[in-house]
Amino acid sequence: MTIRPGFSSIIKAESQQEWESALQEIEKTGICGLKLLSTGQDPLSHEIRHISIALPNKSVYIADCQELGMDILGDLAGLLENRRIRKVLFDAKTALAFIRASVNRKLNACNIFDLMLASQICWSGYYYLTPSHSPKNPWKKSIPDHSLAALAERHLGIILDKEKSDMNADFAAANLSPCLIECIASESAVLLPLHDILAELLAKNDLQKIADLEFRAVSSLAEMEISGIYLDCDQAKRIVEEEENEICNLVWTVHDEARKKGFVTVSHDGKRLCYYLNPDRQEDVMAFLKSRGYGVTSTKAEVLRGLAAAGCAFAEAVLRYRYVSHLLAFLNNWLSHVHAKDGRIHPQYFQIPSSTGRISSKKPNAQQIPRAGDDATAIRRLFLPAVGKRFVKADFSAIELRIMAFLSGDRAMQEAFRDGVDLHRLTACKISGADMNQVTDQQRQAAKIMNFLLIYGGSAKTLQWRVLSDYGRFMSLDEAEEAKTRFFQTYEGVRVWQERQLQEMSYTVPHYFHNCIQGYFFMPLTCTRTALGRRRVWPRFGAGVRASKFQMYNTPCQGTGADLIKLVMCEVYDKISSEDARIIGSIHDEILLEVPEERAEEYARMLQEIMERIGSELLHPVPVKVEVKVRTTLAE
DNA sequence: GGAAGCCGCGCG
DNA sequence: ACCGCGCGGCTTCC
Repeated sequence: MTIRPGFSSIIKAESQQEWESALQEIEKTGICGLKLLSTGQDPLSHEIRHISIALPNKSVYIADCQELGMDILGDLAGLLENRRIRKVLFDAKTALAFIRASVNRKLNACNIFDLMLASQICWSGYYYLTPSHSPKNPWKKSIPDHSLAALAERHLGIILDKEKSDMNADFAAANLSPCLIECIASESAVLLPLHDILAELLAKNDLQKIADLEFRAVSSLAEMEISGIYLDCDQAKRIVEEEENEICNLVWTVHDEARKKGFVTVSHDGKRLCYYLNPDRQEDVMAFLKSRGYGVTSTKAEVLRGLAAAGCAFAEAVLRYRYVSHLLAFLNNWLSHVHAKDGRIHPQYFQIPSSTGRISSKKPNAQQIPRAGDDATAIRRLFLPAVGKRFVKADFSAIELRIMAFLSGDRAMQEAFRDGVDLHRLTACKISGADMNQVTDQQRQAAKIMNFLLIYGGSAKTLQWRVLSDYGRFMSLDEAEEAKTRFFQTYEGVRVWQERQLQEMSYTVPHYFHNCIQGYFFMPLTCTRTALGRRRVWPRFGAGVRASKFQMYNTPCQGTGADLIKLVMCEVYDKISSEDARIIGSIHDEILLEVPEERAEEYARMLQEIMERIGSELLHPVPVKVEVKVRTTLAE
């Protein structure tokens, strides 16, 4: 037994009895801090080795799973599912994934408090300005550190020994060294004090609802990571080969094209002499285009598309090169992440790194599977459900517009949705003055762009540019201005809402923070809120740095969308997810399930019902519609 | 040789 | 003067 600040005693549970008395004590106190030590990072191939439990009386229990037998993992699962006991963790998603993998069944975890998520929620959007050494942008935004060590230091003034607590340390070693034990105990001991502070902070900022939502959503994110998704690797490799061929040819085409026109690509950067035009290098591409008399200042796709339309074969080849090389990179990235255990790919999901509240994904990014183009369809066909399973895909239809209708309370929009009117068509008809059923496809396309652009503060100029680059249709600036004016006449409520958001930009609300020196304190900050009360704040440094009006328009919409999909994920996890029906993807406004073939239609209906009900509740009185499909690949 | 900035891309 | 994300490639700086 060692005495240290932070914890009063370390108790090594060495017998079943001691472990059980620990469980009984938790039952009495109703709250505990929980920390797992595993043999590695990956829930699929590594396992939990030690369990550390902190109690309010500052004692820390440490149990060795190998010593006490794997049964205690079952007890652990039971603890997580016990609604009377609050479990305080740091990075609950990883812990849940490990526990789920080790007991090999679905967990109905509840009453979880994740310190990492709590901290991220409280600081959402906040950033510091740090000097950067770039001359162009002298200040760099950096977001607060939400690691456990950072939280302990910020709120408690306790410096945790980072080196030793690093997860990479050989926890697999049979026995923990006394020094390591102490280190683990210190880490566990900060959990409960941090809980008290962050829970209070959530309350002060009226963020409890959001926190509860996020804590509940952890289970479904863990499930998505564990489930992963299957990719037909053999077929994927064949496509990679084909595309590598095409890339080679394209590079030659591009280069020949340039040669033929007399362009000698020799870039002298001091060290290197380059004889080939490198299509990956904007400088080369730009130089060639300039030499051909195209006065371009960027090599963006939209610019190149313009040139290609005017008959520039070179621009076309560069575009094709970029498209193919992107797809190639995509496939290679996914292929490099195939897991040896199950042959599936397990993207990582992050719950709130984004300031609006959206989920993001990495390694590989499951939220940017190619969609546009024929080759993209071929790639989507590589994603397959397991044998005997089907994909159920459901996506919210026109959700951003519905959210805007809800937030702004705009009458025309709300009525249109209530009556089931196609909003793009309605906009087209209001702009052109045509009758609802006379609207041409072209008009509807332009209206679609308007709907998405103008609600986020887009200008007539960008409207003109987008119509041109997306549909190759020229629209005069006057025409675009006129359309914009009519748009805001039609949706007066949206205009008023935008004005209010603009004013909010200069108003401030008190937002609470905490640190170990000042205790609780507030700062007056710019702040937006979503339908569920999620906040994004902007710090105010002197005069210059503030939210942009675009962010003020966009954040409540995107954030409400995030609230909605997370509400859905929670309910889907509770009501649908089972051993063989799983949620395997969540792409902003879309949910992807993998379910047994014979019950696919049934699950599809359940999913649709859940999404429409929860959506319509959140956005009341705006109804929410969901399109749901049963598929044998990811392609449409 | 690695970190960081920038551009361009594509998902929503 | 359109928001959010991550990624790959190139360049520059240390």
